[in-house]
Amino acid sequence: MTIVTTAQEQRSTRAADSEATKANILDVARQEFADKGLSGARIDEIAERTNTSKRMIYYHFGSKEGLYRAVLEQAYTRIRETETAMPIETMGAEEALRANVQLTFDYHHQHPEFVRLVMNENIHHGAFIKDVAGIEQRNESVIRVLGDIIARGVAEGVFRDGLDPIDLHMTISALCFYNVSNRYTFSEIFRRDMTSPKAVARRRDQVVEVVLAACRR
Amino acid sequence: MTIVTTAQEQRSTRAADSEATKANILDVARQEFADKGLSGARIDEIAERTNTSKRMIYYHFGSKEGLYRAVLEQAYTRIRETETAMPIETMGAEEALRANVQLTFDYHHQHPEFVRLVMNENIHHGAFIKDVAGIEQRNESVIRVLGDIIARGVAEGVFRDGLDPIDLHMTISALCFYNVSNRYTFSEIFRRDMTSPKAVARRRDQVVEVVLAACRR
Amino acid sequence: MTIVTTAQEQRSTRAADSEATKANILDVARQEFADKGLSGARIDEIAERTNTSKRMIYYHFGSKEGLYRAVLEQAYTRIRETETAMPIETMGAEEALRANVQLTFDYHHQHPEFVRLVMNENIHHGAFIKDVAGIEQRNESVIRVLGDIIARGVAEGVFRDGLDPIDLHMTISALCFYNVSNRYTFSEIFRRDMTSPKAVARRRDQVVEVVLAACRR
Amino acid sequence: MTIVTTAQEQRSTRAADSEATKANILDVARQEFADKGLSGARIDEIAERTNTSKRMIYYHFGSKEGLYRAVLEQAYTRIRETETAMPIETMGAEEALRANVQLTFDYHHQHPEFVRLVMNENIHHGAFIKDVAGIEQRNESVIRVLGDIIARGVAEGVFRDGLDPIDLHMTISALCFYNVSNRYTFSEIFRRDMTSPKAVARRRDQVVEVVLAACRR
DNA sequence: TATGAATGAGCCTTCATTCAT
DNA sequence: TATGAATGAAGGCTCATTCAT
Repeated sequence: MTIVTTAQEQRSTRAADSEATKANILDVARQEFADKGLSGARIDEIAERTNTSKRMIYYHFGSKEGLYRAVLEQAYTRIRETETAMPIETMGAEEALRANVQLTFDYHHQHPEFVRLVMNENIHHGAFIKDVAGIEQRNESVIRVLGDIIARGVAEGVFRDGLDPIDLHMTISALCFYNVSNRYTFSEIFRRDMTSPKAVARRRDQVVEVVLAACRR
Repeated sequence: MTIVTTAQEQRSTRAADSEATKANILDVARQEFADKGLSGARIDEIAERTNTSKRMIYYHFGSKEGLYRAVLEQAYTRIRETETAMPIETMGAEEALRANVQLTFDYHHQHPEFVRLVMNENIHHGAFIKDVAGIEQRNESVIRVLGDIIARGVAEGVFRDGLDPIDLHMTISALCFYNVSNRYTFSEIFRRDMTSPKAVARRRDQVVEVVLAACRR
Repeated sequence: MTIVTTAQEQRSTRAADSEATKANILDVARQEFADKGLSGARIDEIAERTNTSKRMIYYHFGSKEGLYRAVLEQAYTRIRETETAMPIETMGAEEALRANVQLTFDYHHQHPEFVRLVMNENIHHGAFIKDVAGIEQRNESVIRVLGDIIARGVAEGVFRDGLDPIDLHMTISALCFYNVSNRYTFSEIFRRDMTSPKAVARRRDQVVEVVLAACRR
Repeated sequence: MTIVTTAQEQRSTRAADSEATKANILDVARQEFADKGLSGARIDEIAERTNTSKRMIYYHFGSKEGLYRAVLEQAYTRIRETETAMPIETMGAEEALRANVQLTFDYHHQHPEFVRLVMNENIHHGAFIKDVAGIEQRNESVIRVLGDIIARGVAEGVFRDGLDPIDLHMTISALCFYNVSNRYTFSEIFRRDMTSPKAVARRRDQVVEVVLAACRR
């Protein structure tokens, strides 16, 4: 048998390798930055846990900050993809809002690195998120979806008037975010389990109820 | 004129100076740690902004971590002093809860360094808060106060049954904390002003309403 | 229409391309080395400003030092070609010397990169000029020309006895070289313009007069 | 015997140590920078040849550039001290000029590192000399001395009119500088010894004669 | 001949901490 | 108690060069 590889294919293989290298670096970096922050993370340590070398990090991302930026961008891209992937057209307003809150809650819970990255970015006064391409567009989907739900709820007579989708999103986000972000201090101070499946499910229900109560007329 | 100072006076003067020095160091350190985090803050920079020298930091606090710990402890001591300083015995349950939420909201807003310190501590997986003396006792006052309010609200027939004071505190805390902690990313992504007096007052009212709605029967 | 290219043509085209590529690399490299020195110049930067890639630099010149060597060789080849291109047989000795000095002065002024490359080579203790093929032959033309002028001047009775052509060249070279090489420090320290056409013309006349005065009997 | 050391003395001893440390670093750095240039010199190598550590270089001089700047400043301070230390009041104009040229020639010859540092600074387009404090004042002494000599020579009827002290200094400087700066390339190309005592003395006389010839009426 | 990806050695710089006085 | 000097370990980053295709 003869394997024939065209130049085209070869190039794409190389490119794929390159992409794999970058993806691998990003994976490791995300964990490190989420765990220790921008200044706490060590390039050497990231490189060591990578399939490649420290030099490659600089080749692909230019600097520690460049890598951090790329990690941040990827994190926001991923959450957006999740949020817009939910079909809520067929649900009633309450059911749709419930699903939306649950999805948000679950995403935060399943992606604590995302939560921690966002915390870090706020520690840095949002210095890097401004450079993340297309970050403003993120609001569109969120606002549109919540706006739809609100409109339907008002039409159905179950939600009160005057609800603003961004305000509502802030409420949802705060309740879901805090549960992950402040986990360590809160559980320590109040001696309350916040990570067991049971505790998480309980809080999940509470958050849903708080949001719904805030919308009901 | 001759100024005569006894050894006693000198000692107490020195002690006072010593306390003043420590307080000065803590002030500067709090700002630096809140601004840049544990790993981002620089001992040299803290020392420079201080009235004394770097040596004094090590003399009084032992290490960078020791200083961070002291800052954290002071921050939690202060918020506790504030929280317990509110007389709510004479109010109705709703009014009392409203006052409690407002106080919490305002404290977070007026003390962003506290919020940032707590964020940081969570970045570090709560590694230092465990060492802070008497941190568990903090819950007592909070729980007691909220427990009272809940009990009164239920007795008055305005709150629903089954409310847990810690759950309620978590809800209040999340809504108040997020507004400060995620200020940079949220305002950037959703292009929403979160710092003007008007915006803050508006959100404050919303938070109060969300919490009340969650408690009403 | 079909374009038919013979193998012969292709080869010579490729050879021409190859020469053009090398020339292009040398052009860029000369500027970079002259501007920043051997250790200050960056292969990456040279490659970027080139029409080709970094790989070609190594293909054609082997190493950074090889490229530097080639640049140096080209620079010395060029100045020799200029120097020997002046017809002075028909002039009187003074006129010929004047012309020689002016030519030397102008060349230095018009080729500051040459001056800077030579400075650099001296910084490196002349480590590379030894490898430049045929560098010793350079003296021949210079010595011959100046030797002729001196002999004629002595015969004409206008120049004094005992003038050595190499000594004389050193004097001329020093006066012409310094004006370009030490331009930055001298003009800064003595606040004197050394680059305006007027200042250059003035200094040129002075240099000519100094050299002539040194030769006159 | 009891050795009593006052706090004052102790402090000055420490200060002296500090000054010695700085002087030691400067000595080594001067050699390295003169030998290899700013980009060619290695901080590690400088530190190794020093009595102290690499860290101390940064403590005292802040950065590689800061160290280079300090070296440059010291070099210019030293040559100024030499130049102004010559008594020429009692000499005739020719004798004084001769002495001045000889002094300049000798200084360059005895301090090749100075020459090489200046070459380097010009490679860097004089980027650092601007920061050297009091660099403009250097001209004063040089101009004053040469101006005096010229005035006396004109009064004595031995020098021609119209001589400018800065122009004259440039001529002297060029002739003295080149002999050291271009030593490697010139001696290689023209196969001429430029470092033996005999060759140096011979050139020294020539330079003196060239300068005098340029001034005589 | 041409190109993007990769590499290892080494370079400049920083940091928390300690010492001598 | 106070201060400037000193330190070692490590951190971020760069460079000339080579490899795979």
